[in-house]
Amino acid sequence: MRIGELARRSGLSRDTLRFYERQGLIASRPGTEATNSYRDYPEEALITLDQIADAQAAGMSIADLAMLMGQLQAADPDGFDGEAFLDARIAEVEARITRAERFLESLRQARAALAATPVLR
Amino acid sequence: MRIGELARRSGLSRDTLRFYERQGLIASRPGTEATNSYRDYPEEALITLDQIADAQAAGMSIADLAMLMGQLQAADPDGFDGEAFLDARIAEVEARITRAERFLESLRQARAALAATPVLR
DNA sequence: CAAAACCATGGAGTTGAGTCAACGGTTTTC
DNA sequence: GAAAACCGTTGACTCAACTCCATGGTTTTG
Repeated sequence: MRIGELARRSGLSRDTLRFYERQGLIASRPGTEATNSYRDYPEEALITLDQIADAQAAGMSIADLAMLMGQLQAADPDGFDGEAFLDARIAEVEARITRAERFLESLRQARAALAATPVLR
Repeated sequence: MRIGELARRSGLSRDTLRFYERQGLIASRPGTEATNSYRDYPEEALITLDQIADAQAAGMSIADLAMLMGQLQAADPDGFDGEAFLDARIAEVEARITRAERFLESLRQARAALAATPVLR
């Protein structure tokens, strides 16, 4: 599909998609018509984009994501310690979720307190 | 306590603390000695700072936090709908945690796959 | 008592993650 | 067959959240 369709279906802007592509998070091919320079994005890009949103919600930076997507499935070419990298990310995400849940709890308490307060004193 | 001690005990830089204070997230008083302009931070600032970290892990912006801390406990002065604001934040944080947990799960699977792979094919 | 360590203020600079504008070309649609 | 809608490329711009630097004072410490 072309970038406009991917934008519509993913809910992201064309600029954001191009930005992600420059960062190596999604990929495209040259497209069939030889007359133009339009690129073709595969259907799976939608899945990838959803995973990117998950990762960002977990606090991952785009640089980390690119590292994960590039280095990790690339059969571990050089002396890159994928296990250590993954272990570190996992610990980070766990800590972040714990903190977020603690915050959610206090939000809920604030909400309950507000609901219990009569409108005028 | 003075800003240096707060920095040491919170693990944040003095600059960050001053930045948070400008944004209205923490407060200080003029301090007792009249000869200098050093400010005095209360013990509770440490708790507040920890809550700020929780909130940030949950994806809250500093502007939202300032809104929460200012508007919400300020007895709802004008026509600000605290309940709607809180409900919106709660929904956002819930969604974020769900996404983060999904990502954590795929990280764990990647980790398991790596562990199961013998070093040389 | 002098050097080292600390403090406040102001303003500039940085980084990550996009976003916008302008250009010239290509398809689609009325 | 034009106008409208789309595309790629480049480069500048924005915004949030810090971070750094310079200046000029104040405490603490050896």
